[in-house]
This record gives sequence, structure tokens and C-alpha cells, in this order.
Amino acid sequence: MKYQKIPEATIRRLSRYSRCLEEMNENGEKVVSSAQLAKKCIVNAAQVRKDLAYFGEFGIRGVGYYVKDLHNNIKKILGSDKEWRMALIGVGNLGSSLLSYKDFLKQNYKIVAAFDIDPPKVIGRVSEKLGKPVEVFHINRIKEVAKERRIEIGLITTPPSEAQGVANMLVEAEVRGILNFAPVQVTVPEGFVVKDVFFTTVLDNLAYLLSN
Amino acid sequence: MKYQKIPEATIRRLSRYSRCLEEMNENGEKVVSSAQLAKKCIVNAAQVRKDLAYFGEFGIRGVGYYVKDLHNNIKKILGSDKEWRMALIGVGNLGSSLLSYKDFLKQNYKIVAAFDIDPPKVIGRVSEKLGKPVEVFHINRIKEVAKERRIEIGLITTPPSEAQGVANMLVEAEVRGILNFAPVQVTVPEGFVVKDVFFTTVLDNLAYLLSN
DNA sequence: CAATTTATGTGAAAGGAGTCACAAAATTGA
DNA sequence: TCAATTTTGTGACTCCTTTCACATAAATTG
Repeated sequence: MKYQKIPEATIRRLSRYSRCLEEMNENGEKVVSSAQLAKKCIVNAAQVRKDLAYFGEFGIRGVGYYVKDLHNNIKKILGSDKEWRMALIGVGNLGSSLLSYKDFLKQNYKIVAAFDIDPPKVIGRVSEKLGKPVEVFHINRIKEVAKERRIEIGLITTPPSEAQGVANMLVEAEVRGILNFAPVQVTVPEGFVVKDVFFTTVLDNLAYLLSN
Repeated sequence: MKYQKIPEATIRRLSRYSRCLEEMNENGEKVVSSAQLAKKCIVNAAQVRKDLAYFGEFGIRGVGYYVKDLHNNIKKILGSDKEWRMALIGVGNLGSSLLSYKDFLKQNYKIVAAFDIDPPKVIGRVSEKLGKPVEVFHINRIKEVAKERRIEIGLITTPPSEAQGVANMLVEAEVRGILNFAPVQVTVPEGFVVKDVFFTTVLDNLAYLLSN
């Protein structure tokens, strides 16, 4: 296990493997081969092995991988063995649906605070939904609340025009990770990370493939 | 302009260029160089030129690119010069927020029908929102309605357990493009296309980067 | 109108990522 | 215990993407 730069694609696939392994584990499967896992994840078996090889030796030759064991290892690699505390900024349509997005809860991602320019209007809307409501603060309290609640990731779900401003506030509040849903490029200083989720980019991709 | 296989990454970047050009056009900018566009999109200038070169010669040496002209050309390449008719399946939290997602409307993607297992319950919720409500049908009418309304893309926003079933129905209805939000791999026959939007995969990526 | 400037388009080089193929290691069965 | 079987881990190869560097072409200036 010598150090190498790990391709981003490898990390994405690990995330996929993790999901598959979770499912297998729930189904009571104990052992899996790279070929089986690959088939399930629709990748090449050598790819699976190579991806894992970046981080160590997790399998047993002639046998395969212990499902539970491998799953734990991958979670540790991805950093998804801990709970991540997130804040959501912009409690509009998309924002409020993410507040009650089941898959976050199921995984180890937890929204522990939300922010908006008009919090009172918004609290009602959020509380309507089932499950314990997330407290919504005024946006100018980001720094204070982020510190207090030990926020590590910010979800930007504001209109595009506000995204960079919000990103700046998150940087100011030392929130190092940003998941940006606003369809506009935001920039952050060295040491911070932004990942984008742009629906329309994926749609454009789809549209391209459909018209060719 | 000789034929070549075009990298998927190129298509993704074209989508980005398109957004930037749109903004520039709104700001009244007439001409842009590959260097300027590259800077704005945070890529390499040669990359911009090479991406465009797959499809033709759109610039003028010594000058650059006419913003409006290039934007039109890119839209034509991506197939985003036409309006795409979409259906949304699964009117839950995420689904209903996408029904009123402004960025779709602003672009040329239009949701013209929605489906759910329990449509009556759901119509009320959707109509609450501003803008003209999208009609919600029972899920077993997909084939019929998709034909009638000339649906080309389906958005799957059901729980993961239902995703493959819905995908099958869409295939049956000859809806060739699928944008899958349900965090599970779905497969479709040759000739159909699925693109995934998995929030938690991106979060896993972020978590990995933050813990290393 | 020639020299200078600017910025494209593209061949060549470099850099990554994915696949193949096989030696190494573990297990099974006689 | 040893041969046969299975499946990993990985070096080598191939393929694809990005970057570099420069010839080419348009515009501008004196």
C-alpha cells in the first residue's frame, strides 16, 4: 500500500460498492468475489480490485471479500464511518425537500441547522413535514451557529445569484465542505472543497445523447 | 470537422460554457476569447478550443468567439435548442420540489406530466405551489399518457425500491431518456439512456476529501 | 502595406485511467 | 499431502484526455 494520487472516479465507485455491500449485508450474504460485486455495480472486476488496491489488501485469494468487513473498510476510507453535521442554506422548494430527504438520514449525513433570509416564514413550512423539524435561523447567524453546532458541510440551495455570497459566509465560518445545488460556479480558497449537483447539466448530457 | 467519439467530459463542459455564455450575453458582452471563457469556467484555454474543435470552427483567429453565435452553436450541439418534454414519476418530497424547480423552466426542460401511486392525495399538494400545476396521473397510465404527451425524458423520484420497476415502465412507454434520482442503479436496454443524480454519492466524495 | 499583435485550431507529448493476463495465495477434495 | 480449483493483487499494455506549443489567420497600427 504505497501512496498514490487516487482518481476521483475511484472514490465515486467506492461509494457505489458501499451501497451494494450494504444491500448484500442486509440480505445476509457473507462473502463476495470481485466479479460478483463488479457485476452488481456494472463495472469491470479488475477495476474493483484495483480500486481497493489503492487502500490495502482486503480480500482473500481463492475466496473473495467478507461483505461486512469490506463494507466497514470502505466506509472508513470514504470517511462515512462518522456522522457528518451539515447546514442547509436557502429553505425554498429544493431546500425544504432536502430537509426531509430520507436517504441522508439513512446514511450518516445529518442536517442540524438551516438558514434563510426570511426564517419565520419558513419555519412553519418545514414543521409541517413529519419527523423532527430542523431549526431555521436567519442567514446572518451562519458563523455563530456553525461554530456552536460544529457544522462541517454546507448545502447551498439558494437562488444562483446568492450562491457565491453564501459560499463566502461558509468559508468565513470555516465550514470546509460545500455541496452546491445552485446552478452557478462558486469558488473557495485553498483548503475548502466545493462539489456541485447540477440537475440541468445532467439533463443537457441526456439531451445530447438522445439527439445523437 | 471529421467524426470522432466525443468524451463525456467534453459534453459536461459544453454545458458549463453554455451557462457562462448565456450570462455574458445577458451582460451585453459581444466577443469572448477562449482564455476568458476558460477562466470563467475554471478550465484550461486549450481545453475550450479542443472541446469546440470536435464540432467545428466557431472562432475567428485574432478575435475570439462571438458570444451569441457560440452560445447558439453549443445549444444546437447539446440538443438544448429544442424544448424537451419530461415526465416526473414519484411525487414525494423531492418530486414535488422539482415540479416547481425554476431552473428547469428557465432552461428548455419542461415537466408536462407527473405520476404517482396515489395521485388524488398528491394533486392538492402540488397545486398549493404557485405557477400552473402539473397534472398528476396514476402510475399505471404512464404508457398511455407518455405517448399522448410525447414524453421524451422521465425523472425517477420514487423510493429506491420502486426505481427499476418505473424504469421498466418508461422503457415500455418508449421514453428513451431517464434521469434517475433514486439512489440505486437501474438498467435499461440498448438504445435507452440513464443518467444518475445521487446526492449521497457526491456527499461521500466530499466526506472523503474532507477526511484526507 | 508591411510589421505587429492577438488569438484560433491542431499535431505532438504527457499524463491518467481502465483492462488484460498471470503469478501468488488460499481452499477443497481425494 | 498433493493436485486441482478458485480468486486475489498487480505489472504491463492500451486507450483516452488534457496540456503544450506553434503554425496559421485575422485585425490593427504606423
